[in-house]
Amino acid sequence: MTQSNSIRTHSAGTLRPEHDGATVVLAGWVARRRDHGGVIFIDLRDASGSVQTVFREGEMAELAHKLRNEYCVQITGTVSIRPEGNTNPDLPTGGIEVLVDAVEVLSEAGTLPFQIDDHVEVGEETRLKYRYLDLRRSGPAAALRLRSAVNKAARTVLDSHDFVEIETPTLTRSTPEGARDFVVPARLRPGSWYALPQSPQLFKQLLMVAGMERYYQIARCYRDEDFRADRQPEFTQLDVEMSFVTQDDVIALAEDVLTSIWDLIGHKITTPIPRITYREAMDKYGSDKPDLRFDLEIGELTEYFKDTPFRVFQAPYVGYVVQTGGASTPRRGFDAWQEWAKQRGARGLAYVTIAEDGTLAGPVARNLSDTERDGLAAATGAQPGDAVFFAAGARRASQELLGAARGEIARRGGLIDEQAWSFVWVVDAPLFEPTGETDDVAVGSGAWTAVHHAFTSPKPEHLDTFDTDPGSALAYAYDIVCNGNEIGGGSIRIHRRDIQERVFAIMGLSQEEANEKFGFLLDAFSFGAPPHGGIAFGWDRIVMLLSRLDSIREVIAFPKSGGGYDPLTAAPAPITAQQRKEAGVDAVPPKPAGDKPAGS
RNA sequence: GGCCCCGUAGCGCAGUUGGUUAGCGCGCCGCCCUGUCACGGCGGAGGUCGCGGGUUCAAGUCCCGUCGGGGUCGCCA
Repeated sequence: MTQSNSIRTHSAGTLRPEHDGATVVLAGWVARRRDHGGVIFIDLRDASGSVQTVFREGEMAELAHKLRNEYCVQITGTVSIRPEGNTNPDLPTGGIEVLVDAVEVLSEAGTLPFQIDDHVEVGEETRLKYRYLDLRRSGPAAALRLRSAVNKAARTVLDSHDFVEIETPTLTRSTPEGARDFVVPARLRPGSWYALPQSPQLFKQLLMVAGMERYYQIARCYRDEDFRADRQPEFTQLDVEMSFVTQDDVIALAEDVLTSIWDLIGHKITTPIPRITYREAMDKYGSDKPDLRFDLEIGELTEYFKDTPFRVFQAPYVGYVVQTGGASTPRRGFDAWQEWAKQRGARGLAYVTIAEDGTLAGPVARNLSDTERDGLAAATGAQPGDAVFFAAGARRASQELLGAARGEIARRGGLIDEQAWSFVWVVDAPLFEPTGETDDVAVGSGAWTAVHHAFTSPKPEHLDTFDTDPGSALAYAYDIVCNGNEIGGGSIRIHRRDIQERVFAIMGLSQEEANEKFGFLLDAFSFGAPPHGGIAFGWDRIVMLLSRLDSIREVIAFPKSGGGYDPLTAAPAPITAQQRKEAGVDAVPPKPAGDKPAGS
């Protein structure tokens, strides 16, 4: 890349032997200084890479001697093929060097809080406090550049499908997806508050009513919940919505987007991406976002143990997972498994070992009937030398425990191919789940909540029955899962007012409440709303996966640390009394007549 | 909110059953060095051991509390 502005003529990392003899002006940072007295090498780094510059004896050497790491400098010199034997094949610019004629310090640098060096490990707290220095390092910088490329790839695909990129408000009434809202005081209406959107869900549906037909947005979303490595209080979704489409249409579009994104790192996604039902995912993998990089499955033995004398297995569900070679685990290893299970809220993790001669051992084995013992290996497919883990109790909770055990077994056993990319769609999730714990199957009338969100349509075959039998209704929804991470999810939406009202009713939302919170949506649905559906991708997670990193903080320019704290700006911070007053933070809202107690 | 791990020099870390002057690497500062490329050599500076309390003749080390960070479960798509 040749540049024509006056500060520099070339980018440092682009110089090659064919530039031999060229006079160049470079600008960048002092990456490293190798001072030999009479000759001094300075590695000059800019966004394109770095190049070795050479300062020879006399005035030039004296100048170079004073340069320090991360000084921002402009260098004028001549590109020269390196002397015989001095090339560095490890560097893209290793065939040449720049013989310096003039140097100007554009900006000095004090002693750095940490070294800008890919070989030096720095703690995350320090890195984030000086994120602008951290980003001078090649790894962190590459993550942000990849993110930019991912944005561009998605835009290109969506543009080619006639999508319209539309921005939606970030000061809004919240679109509840179940998380806590961030709220913003409204100065002009003291006592009233905006909420930052948890997602643009309702706006994109309104855009469908508006006839835009195909909308997308790289949208910032805000959720005031606790942190995880893959969660931040503000995060980004690629948000997509389409009119006059079926689930297959949305999935096909989504696969187009994913394919072009993974292309960026040289991986070809095989399409169509396989689909499994939610039920199958839970039954076989104990997770609604199964990691299919390894084949290990869990299995069910409820029927097998239906007459068991073992009290623990007299349960609505009994399942198992086999650990190949697990029988040799020492006793304290199994004790550790118990601790592991307890940490996940289970009472424990029952197990049986199968000795080389086929006899069963372990605390559980004694409690089984003879027939149960005899048939167990056949029923589970376990071989001599294996261990079988069991979970018994409520179906979903037990399956989730087994699913977690499945993952743990795979990790410990090295069954996971870290280079692999495994994609799967999980479809046909339940529309509702009981609001109480997932622990007990028995649920009275009333308390149901949407698994996906309140605007997800029931599958066509459940349209008539979803309110009489909420527990068995399936959602017209789909999640895309990559290596055990949910990286996107969407649904065909409700576009009819009457159905939306029935769904609200199941969730215990009265007509008045529905009108108060979502009246604008219900109104919109009464003016010829088209059938529509869409999907939202977890953009941070996707870039994290593509970068092979293990935290989304790594792919966010200025992420928050724990507790929502920004180590760089030290936000959040107190505000002045004057600001409080103006913002109306402390305003007491007038009590509306007939107000219900807060909460729910 | 529960549980686990961490906090020692600018950065990354070590520090024994509690025991003399708290170490190592990198960085930093000075000097030397004409072919290095994570250059090298010599010398030097740099520490409220997160904070508060307690036990003890003696605490970086043990106990209690607290703050900060990371992970995980709850929560959250």
